[in-house]
Amino acid sequence: MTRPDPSTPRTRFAPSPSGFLHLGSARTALFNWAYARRHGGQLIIRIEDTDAERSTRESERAVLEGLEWLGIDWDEGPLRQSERSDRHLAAVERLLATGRAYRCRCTKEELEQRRTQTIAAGNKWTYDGRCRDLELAEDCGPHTVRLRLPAHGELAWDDLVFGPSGQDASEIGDRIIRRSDGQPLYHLAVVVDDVEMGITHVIRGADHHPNTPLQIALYRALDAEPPRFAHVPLIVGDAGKKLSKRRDAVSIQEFQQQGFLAAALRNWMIRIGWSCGDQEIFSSEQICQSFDLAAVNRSSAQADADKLLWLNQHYIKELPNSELVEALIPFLSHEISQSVTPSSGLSQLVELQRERSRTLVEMARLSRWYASDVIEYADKAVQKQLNAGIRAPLRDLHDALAKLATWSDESVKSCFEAVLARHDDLKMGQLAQPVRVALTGGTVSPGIFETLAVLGQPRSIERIAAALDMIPAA
RNA sequence: GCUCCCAUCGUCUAGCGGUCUAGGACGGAGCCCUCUCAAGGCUCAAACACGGGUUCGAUUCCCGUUGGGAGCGCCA
Repeated sequence: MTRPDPSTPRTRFAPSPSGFLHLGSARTALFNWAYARRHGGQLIIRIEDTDAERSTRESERAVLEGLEWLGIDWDEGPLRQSERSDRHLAAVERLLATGRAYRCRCTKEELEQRRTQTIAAGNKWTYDGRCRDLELAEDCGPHTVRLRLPAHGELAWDDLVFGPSGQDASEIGDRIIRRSDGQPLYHLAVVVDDVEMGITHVIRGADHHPNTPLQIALYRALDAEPPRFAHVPLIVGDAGKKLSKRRDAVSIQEFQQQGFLAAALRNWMIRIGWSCGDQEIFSSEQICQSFDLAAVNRSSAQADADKLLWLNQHYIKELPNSELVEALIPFLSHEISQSVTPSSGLSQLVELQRERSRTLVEMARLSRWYASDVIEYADKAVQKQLNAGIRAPLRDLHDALAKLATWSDESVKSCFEAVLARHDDLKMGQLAQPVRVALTGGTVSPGIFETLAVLGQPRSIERIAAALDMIPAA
């Protein structure tokens, strides 16, 4: 076996394709990607689909699309573990031939019985070695294959995140590496694949930390040099409880549908469990420049949705106009159930809404008055703002606006000033709010002059006229 | 139950024995700006889990307690 060369790291992301790309997995992928990019190495994608019952091509595609959307690119793969079972089985045969593994005839039921007895007695269960020295042959009947572990000896490694780690071999016990149906087991498959793919750095969730001694034993049995391991802290839900798919473990696709930008999600994820001084904002390039496993924390972290919202608005504010328009269009189309196309008005609108929106969904909602002429009037706002007292000034404003030869922030503003001058005691706010309700149906919008300017003269006048008709008689 | 891991503001974190009256960010509160909502500016509240050591000196090192997490499959 070749010794991995850590100077050009090869990392891998090995999702099991059941369901969608999940937040915790995505962050693991991001860490692998960042590490590989930082050190000029490669990232390999390997689909761990050996559990045929739970794996589907559909979720494999969803996982890959999620990675692409996040801007995580890879250098090799996707390879499928299911297509490599001959390699895994060959490794088992090698171990059998060298006596590093042996056949075991203990049945599931027998094992279960002995296990519960041991645990009931307050001891930790490890395989008791009943078949260990029986030297069972191929024709011994239904059997599994177990890895033969030394009775004692440290299975230790220096974790890039957790530091010196390890367990004694006696704590692990001889574990099954091939099922009685002839299929290889996860740990064996992973190790064989990582060896044959030349993986130098295994960066994965901390839930695998306790599995690592077994895998180290497997590397040794296969005469392979173990890679460097880095276990990254888990992301937990509210109250520090395990992230539950049902409750809070939102898939990457869901974040996308909720109107989050990939840049924001990336920035958010990279900062969960990792920091770089006081820096909060990280572009893709900055992630690749500064990511460092040594600075990764050891304690599990809660994902803070408010921070994501803040980051998302930050990136919305920074996105170039054309990209923001493009990003918004699907959300806006969905909002008004009608297809929307780019326009100069939409470009202007987006400039007004970007600092008012934390997500694209929110931006679409705030922009529906522009995209559609079907106004959703808020009853409370109509009642309060469109009252008899405003009829005369509003009529006055309507007429002035109708006569305008040029339509702009400035010309519209001059109309307001003229109306205000003609009506004693009328304040800007008292006029602007009714106009806002007339234009948008509600009390929230960009500045009133900007709103009018973007909407355009015909639509604005039409809406003010409609509002005038809604004012009840005094 | 057993093994292992973790522990700074509500949250993400800085801190790697004295620079800590513990810094930043999100969130919260207040003020300013203001035609609404935002954005922006300024200010404030908010943490070293607890108990023992070690040391001239512990947020930082060690031990214990408590709390939390992970693992203990012929799942991945």
